[in-house]
Amino acid sequence: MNYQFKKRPTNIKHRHFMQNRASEDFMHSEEIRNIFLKYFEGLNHTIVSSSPVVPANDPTLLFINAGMNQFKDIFTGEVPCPYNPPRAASVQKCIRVSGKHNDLEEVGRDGWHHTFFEMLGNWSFGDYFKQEAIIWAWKFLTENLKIPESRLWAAVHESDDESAEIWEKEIGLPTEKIVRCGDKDNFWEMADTGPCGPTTEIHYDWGENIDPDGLPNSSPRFVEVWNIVFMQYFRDEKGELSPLPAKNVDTGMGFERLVAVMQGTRDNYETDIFAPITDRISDISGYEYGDGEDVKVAFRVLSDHIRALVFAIADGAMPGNTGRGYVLRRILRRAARFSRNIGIHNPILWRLVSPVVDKMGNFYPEIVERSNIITQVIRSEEERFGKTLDYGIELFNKIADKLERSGEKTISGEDAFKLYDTYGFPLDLTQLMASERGLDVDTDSFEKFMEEQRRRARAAGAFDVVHEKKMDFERITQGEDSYSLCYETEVAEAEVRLVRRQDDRIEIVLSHTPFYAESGGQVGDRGTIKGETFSLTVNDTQREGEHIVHICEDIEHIERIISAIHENPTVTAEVDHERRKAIRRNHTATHLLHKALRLVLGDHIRQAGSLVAPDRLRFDYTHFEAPTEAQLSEVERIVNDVVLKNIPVKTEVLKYDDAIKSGATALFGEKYGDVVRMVSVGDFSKELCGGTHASRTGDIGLFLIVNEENIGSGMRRIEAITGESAVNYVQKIMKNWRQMEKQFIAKGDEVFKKIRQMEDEMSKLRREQTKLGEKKADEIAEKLLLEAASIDDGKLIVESVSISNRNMLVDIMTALERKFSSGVILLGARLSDDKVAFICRVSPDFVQKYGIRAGEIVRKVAEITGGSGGGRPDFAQAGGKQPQKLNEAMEFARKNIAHQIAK
RNA sequence: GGGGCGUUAGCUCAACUGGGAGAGCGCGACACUGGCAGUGUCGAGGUCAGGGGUUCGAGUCCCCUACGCUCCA
Repeated sequence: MNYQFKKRPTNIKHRHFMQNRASEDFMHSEEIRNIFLKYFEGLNHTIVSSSPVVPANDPTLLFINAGMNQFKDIFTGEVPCPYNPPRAASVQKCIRVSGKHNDLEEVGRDGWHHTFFEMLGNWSFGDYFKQEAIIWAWKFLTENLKIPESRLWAAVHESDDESAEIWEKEIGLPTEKIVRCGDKDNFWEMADTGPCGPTTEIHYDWGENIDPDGLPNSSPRFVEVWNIVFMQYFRDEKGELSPLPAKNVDTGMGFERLVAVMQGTRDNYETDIFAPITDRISDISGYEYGDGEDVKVAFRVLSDHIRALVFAIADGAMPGNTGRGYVLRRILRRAARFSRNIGIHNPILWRLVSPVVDKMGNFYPEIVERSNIITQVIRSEEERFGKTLDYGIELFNKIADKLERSGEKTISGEDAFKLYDTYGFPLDLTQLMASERGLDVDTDSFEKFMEEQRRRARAAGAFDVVHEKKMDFERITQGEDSYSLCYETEVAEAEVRLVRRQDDRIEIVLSHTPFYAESGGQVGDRGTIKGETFSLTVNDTQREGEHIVHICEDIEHIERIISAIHENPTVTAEVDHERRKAIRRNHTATHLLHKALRLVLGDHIRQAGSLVAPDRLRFDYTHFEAPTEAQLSEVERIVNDVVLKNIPVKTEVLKYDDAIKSGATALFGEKYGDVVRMVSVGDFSKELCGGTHASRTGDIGLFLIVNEENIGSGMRRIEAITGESAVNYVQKIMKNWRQMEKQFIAKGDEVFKKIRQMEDEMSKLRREQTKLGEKKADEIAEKLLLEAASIDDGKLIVESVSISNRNMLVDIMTALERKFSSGVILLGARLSDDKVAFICRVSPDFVQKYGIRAGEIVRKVAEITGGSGGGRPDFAQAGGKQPQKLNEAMEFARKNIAHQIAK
């Protein structure tokens, strides 16, 4: 069986509001968010807006996955609480893709797993505690949302009598509806050590008819609505608890669940949150959400994943092949895969962006603002995956067919790896498709190939590591070292602190130095270090821990130099000024390029690597497709425009937070200290950067993009040049161009016209020549037929013909065949390059009757002329190198064939 | 940085171990049909990405370059 997808139903049902979808007089999701925030605002909470789902400052966290993430630093005490009174509430967008309860593969199988979801939460930072938290939560649910008290239960930690008492005495909840649970359900901790404490939860009861004896936290009859965490202890390394001086409250209420409860459905996907999305999927697919379990799963996967994608991309994540980007890619691909289960083979996700934006844009304006780019990114990634998928499916079928023919049951790790490695076909998909055909996949072997691939990649990267076995430095003078003067001066007097030698290489650490050590993509400086009696050329400068190491290679008389240093360690260190100037130019140009790219291509552009050398600059960035020529030239124009404005480049040292506040671009995933350098070019560009820069943009001179290429999926690279390099480049191009004009005898655009004319002329001539050749071939064939000897029941033609190229020989043969049924034809010719060519045709009946083989004939004649050849028994070609022997060869063949027939 | 794969007609792709560049769709003309849908016949359209090499002979093998897809680091 082939990998089959569900067919679109032929008679599409009349669309009606699904019966099991909540009735229309429900409270809408938008309203629930508002009531929640208003309620806590009324209780003196500061309303904090949702932070981006992509954490700005926490490389350890893939996505924001809880409402409290943005308050973490306040809870740990690293940052003082900015709210007065110290309480806050928010609706936080979250994404969870891994963890015990959030495996991506679980999403869609039921009505409550999500990758993207919203969390309602209120927090107390050492302010109110159990009493208020519980009462407010209860009142919100029962009074503001009017959930019947009879439906609500509470769970508390087995040790937490305080909370239980509040539930019983203050709320008046019957004791049998206050359930005590263990650590698993009702104790919270951030990590093995640190703040922790008991929790209490409010559960919604769907009714006895589901499970008469069920209890919260153990029966599907209940859904946990609100989780309230009381941070009251601190756990130390020994595992012992001590009370915290300031007790905090952290609460979280799953928005989708709450809305489902309010709208009377147990399936989150049946709430008004998802309705516009599932409706759109219905419009596109022709299926309804209720059309069977598989259809339901597909609808859920699509409508969940599109929300995650929209929000992640809006906050700056891009599908890619590492980290966060890879997660996005997996989410998108999973959705695309499931869309095939409802008969959709074309990109669909991008068409689901607008229902998400329409539904949630009012609360989250960022998705409205960026809806175009979101749509573009998703569409392009989807289209690419569609191709990958179709191609992969085809290949998979070939592999599976072959397997089935041979009766095997296991797809080899090699095949699975090839699908993955070469075509990006996910292993889980291979497994899925295999299981549908009753096959399995050798995953152990797959892993071995994977490991081999990793090994190769590591081995290739380890080339430089061979040099790594560093010797110890020899100390020359005492004191601090490597004080950097690279921003202030390019020449300075200093003392040699440390020296290390290795073969003909000396490495020196100075007390202070104007040299810039390679960092942030900017290459290390070159220059000279001069002592009283010696002068060293510095080839490179590298950072090694806290040391700035000046590397001098190919040095003669190392002994003498080292003893001279011992004698007088005072030196003058001088950077190669011209080279540094070129580097500074290119570094500033890199910032301008970065900004210009964002202006032209969009804010999703992220720097993914950079090289700043004196002769060129290289900038890697994230983008989902090749920029057009027009876009690149616009980028180039913008940069040159800023150059012409000759804006001063300003460098300031300031606090990280202040820099970010003033709008500086920080590199993604890069760790910064508290104090950073900010390089700004007027209002045009602000970037955190430790490199050296031109003093005014005018120093850059001409900026030219010389190359743009793809370096991996979702990643692109631009190479550009500035200053002198750019001038040299233009001069060279101009010189070539003038030469071209001269050669084509044309000016400007005329050259292209001329080339086009010549191309047309060429192809016309080529056609004419072919026709002439065919005509001549016909004539020759005609003549040969007349002269052909009749033998037995066929004809024998063994002739040399006077033609100049090999193709004509084939043409003659084709012409002869039209009028020739039975016999042997051997043609020989002396070609224009003074080589010999043969072609031979033996009709099948002659092959049978006389055992004459075309291949053998041509091989023999070709041997005579010093060549070789071969082919099938009925048709063969050959060639030789000695034209003077052509006649001899033909004579030999004639005799030989006649002889064989006579036999 | 290191691998794998691809680039053939306007489009989608074939062409086995080197031996006559093809199919489907699209395009043009003609014919059949009351009209349309359609069917049939004929035809135009190719520097097999570019360059070099091996070979009597390269779309096919080797090397380089360009562009794209993909995996690993």
